[in-house]
Amino acid sequence: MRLSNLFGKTLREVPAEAETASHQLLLKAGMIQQLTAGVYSYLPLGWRALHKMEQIIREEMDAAGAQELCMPVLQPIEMWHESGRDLAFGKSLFTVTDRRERQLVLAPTHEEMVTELARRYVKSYRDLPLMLYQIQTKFRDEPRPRGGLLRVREFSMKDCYSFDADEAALDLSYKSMVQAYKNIYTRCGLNAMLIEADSGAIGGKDSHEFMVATEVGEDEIIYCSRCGYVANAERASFVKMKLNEEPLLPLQEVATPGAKTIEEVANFLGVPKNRTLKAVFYSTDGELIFVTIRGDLEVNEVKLKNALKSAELRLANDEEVRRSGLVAGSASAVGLKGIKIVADDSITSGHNFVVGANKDGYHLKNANYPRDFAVDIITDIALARAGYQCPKCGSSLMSRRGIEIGHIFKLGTVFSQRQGALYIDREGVQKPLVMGCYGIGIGRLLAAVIEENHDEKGIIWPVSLAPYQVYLCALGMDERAVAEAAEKLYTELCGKGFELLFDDRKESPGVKFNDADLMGMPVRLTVSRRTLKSSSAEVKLRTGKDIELVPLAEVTERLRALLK
RNA sequence: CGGGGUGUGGCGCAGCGGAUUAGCGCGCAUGGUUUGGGACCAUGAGGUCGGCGGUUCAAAUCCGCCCACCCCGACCA
Repeated sequence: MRLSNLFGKTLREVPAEAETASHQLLLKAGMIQQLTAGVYSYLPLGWRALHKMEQIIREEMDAAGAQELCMPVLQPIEMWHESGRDLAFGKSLFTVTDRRERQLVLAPTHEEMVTELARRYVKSYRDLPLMLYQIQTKFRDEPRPRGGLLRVREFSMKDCYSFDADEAALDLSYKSMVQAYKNIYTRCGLNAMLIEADSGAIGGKDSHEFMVATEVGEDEIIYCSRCGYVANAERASFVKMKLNEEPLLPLQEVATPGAKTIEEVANFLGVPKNRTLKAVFYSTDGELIFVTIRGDLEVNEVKLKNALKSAELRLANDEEVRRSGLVAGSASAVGLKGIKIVADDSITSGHNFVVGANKDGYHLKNANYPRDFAVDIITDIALARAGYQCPKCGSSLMSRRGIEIGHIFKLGTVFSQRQGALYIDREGVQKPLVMGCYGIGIGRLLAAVIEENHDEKGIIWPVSLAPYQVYLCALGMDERAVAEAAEKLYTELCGKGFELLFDDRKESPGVKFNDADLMGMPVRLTVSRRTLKSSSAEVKLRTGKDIELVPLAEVTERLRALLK
């Protein structure tokens, strides 16, 4: 490709809205162009990189035994009513109306669709195991697109689905996918970690995410450097230290004028925060929920949502709290009636807690569960933090941010049961298919690769993803000898199967070198009057500083060795 | 949706206590001089100042409403 013909220009200055490195560089190098929030065009250079990534994914999926197909993006909304996931996705679901006033959704994912296909074609255990995948555009009306390609509303995703006869077979499929994913990330030049995850709106039970650790990531990863425990903060657990055993004391009301927050109450009464119980009010699917947790801990809303099995969860507003008769700042479960109460199991980690008196300006000392109050659900709903104790080995947990570049789930029989995707086993018994699903966001992965592979000058593509392998940089194109030598190299090398981006522009050396660094092809090959004096071209790797003068006759060989 | 911010040629910005033809740098076009790390000179094209309404003799500038985009939280590949 001649740079003089390439569609897309490099920018000298980065558009102000870009903050993350990948976003800035993709724009600056002329690889993407934003249309509206979370919607981008891929320009030729970006598109080529994306294609290479897709190809790697295809190869690994195929190697794992998955078969590629393509399923519709446009789906009747009834399909989503039936599965109930129109509610789970809520406002994130894009819908359109056709000329007959029928509602259709622009699919955010394809579990329903693929289950439907499996229902029609899989009849016997002889058809199993089966893995199907596609690379397809997904639509999700995200509340907040961000970070360029990191989080968008229209995006290409590789989604794969496995069908097995039983849990044991699913485990095998799952394992083979884990391996395929690891291969993919390695080939893309990424160091990905596999962590325990929450399964979110997709449903199902076991779930893992692949993460790339970086500050610009949206997720918090909780990990233990001693035993290797790693989990998304949404899901991470920890040891809630037991307080000292002590005899239960009688409930006692105390005046706490002006003290409303846990901090204030604890200070006022001179007790540590972990000797108090905090009250938090949530609204879920129209119902008010009273949540209580030890005063030094925070509520993990994902865990809470899972415990409640609710589709929507948010903090209750003042009006809702007032209407339900709760006294914000002095609320507790003691004596509370007619409201669903969810407690974190930390309320059993000690005795004689300070709690609200449900009376403005008063608290109670020595509250004990279950002596003084009842709860509807008691489970782990606490947010893990750095510094807390590892649930596996007890040492101190750490935290860092990460980008989710892949998510895999053991779905089990949730979808197959609901949609009647059944097969007949060896004994002639009809059973639901046991499913798994496995997703990779392609654009996001590309962004993650750039986040991990760049310097102050630009992108540093791994050979596997670089839009072109070689940046042929001709300095002084209006000199006949240079132009001829460069043209000759270009033609010959292209003929030998190398992918070249030929900078044939009449630009100064500075411009060319800077663009070469910005676009980040692995090898820069320079031809100029200077190099031609010794019938050579200059070879420089994007990853290094060294410049090597290679005789023209040996360039092919040298490139072969470098790009292997 | 809550909080914060920004909207002025393709990109980055200035102008915003009201006053002729709305500036600057980059980029773009033409001509010339340059050519090993973002060259220089000359000429030129390109703007509903986010939109609508209001105040005023006069609005990019003041007021109101709306919209878009970005950042922080709830969602996810």
